[in-house]
Amino acid sequence: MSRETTSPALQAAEKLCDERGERLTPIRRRVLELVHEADGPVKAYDLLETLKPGPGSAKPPTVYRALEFLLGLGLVHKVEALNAYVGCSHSHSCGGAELFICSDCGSVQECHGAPVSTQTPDGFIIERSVVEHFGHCGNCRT
Amino acid sequence: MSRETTSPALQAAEKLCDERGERLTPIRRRVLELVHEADGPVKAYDLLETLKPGPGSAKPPTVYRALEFLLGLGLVHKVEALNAYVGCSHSHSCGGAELFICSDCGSVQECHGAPVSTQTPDGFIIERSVVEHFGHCGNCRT
DNA sequence: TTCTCGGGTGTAATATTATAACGTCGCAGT
DNA sequence: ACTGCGACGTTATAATATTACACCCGAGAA
Repeated sequence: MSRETTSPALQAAEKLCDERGERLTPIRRRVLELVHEADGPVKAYDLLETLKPGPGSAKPPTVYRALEFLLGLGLVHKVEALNAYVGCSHSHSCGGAELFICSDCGSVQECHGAPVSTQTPDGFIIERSVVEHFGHCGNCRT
Repeated sequence: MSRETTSPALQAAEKLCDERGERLTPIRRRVLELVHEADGPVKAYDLLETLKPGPGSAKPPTVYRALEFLLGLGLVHKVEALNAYVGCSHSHSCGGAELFICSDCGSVQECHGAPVSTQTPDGFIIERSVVEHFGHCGNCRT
């Protein structure tokens, strides 16, 4: 799921930053790589551990800033129910995604397209939706 | 939204506990009341503050245990994206709800009924869904 | 009655997740 | 050079949540 020396995700990120006039700095790139290389959702403090082979560098704000940046670009999604982060599997910037998280193997699949509501209350205007499904993926059902 | 001396929510909770052979202890009842009395999602540590007029009592586990119990019975929902809790506005025990949270006034409306997915990945079996919409409610749109 | 067992709670400590505040550095534009 | 700004470093702390263990009390068995 992730072994190229320069992954498609990275290339897409470069492109997107270019378009938006944003800078994909080494730290941001590294965090993006780590999130994508992981098998499932990654915790911020796990990233932190991985980022600091040498002592001194990589404190929490470092990783949270990078994640915030990547979230803003839609390159990474936060799994709210897990306080964890997953790489966006689409090569474009996307708004909110619908996530399917396997409780057995931890894999995450993403869908797009309005999954929305059967019934929205009266005048409610939705700005942002969090949609996370937990269950068992096809592979993990014996 | 909550001013009876014995609210419908409380009565429903009594009934439900009865049916299930669970005990609605004073702490649990108090937490349920507080969650329902609040205008919007409540943080665990705010409950904690409210619960301890006198020093000494009410440590985090107290409130988390009560919340866990109430969540289990479906009397309270957790808003994952806020790390906060809301009272279930239905008088029955319900599975997951679809929540509409107004970013202006903080009010929460609940809908039930499969809001689910336009497209579920291949063999994925959903066990639990988190669906939270953030935006602006009818009242808050001038 | 006494025993014991389990659920609920009290308590202390600690783990985990996240942010605030402030300083520094380097670079783009003047 | 000077200035301003964005990214990052660093320290501290806030906010959220859990672990572990002790105690109490009430239900049912002995």
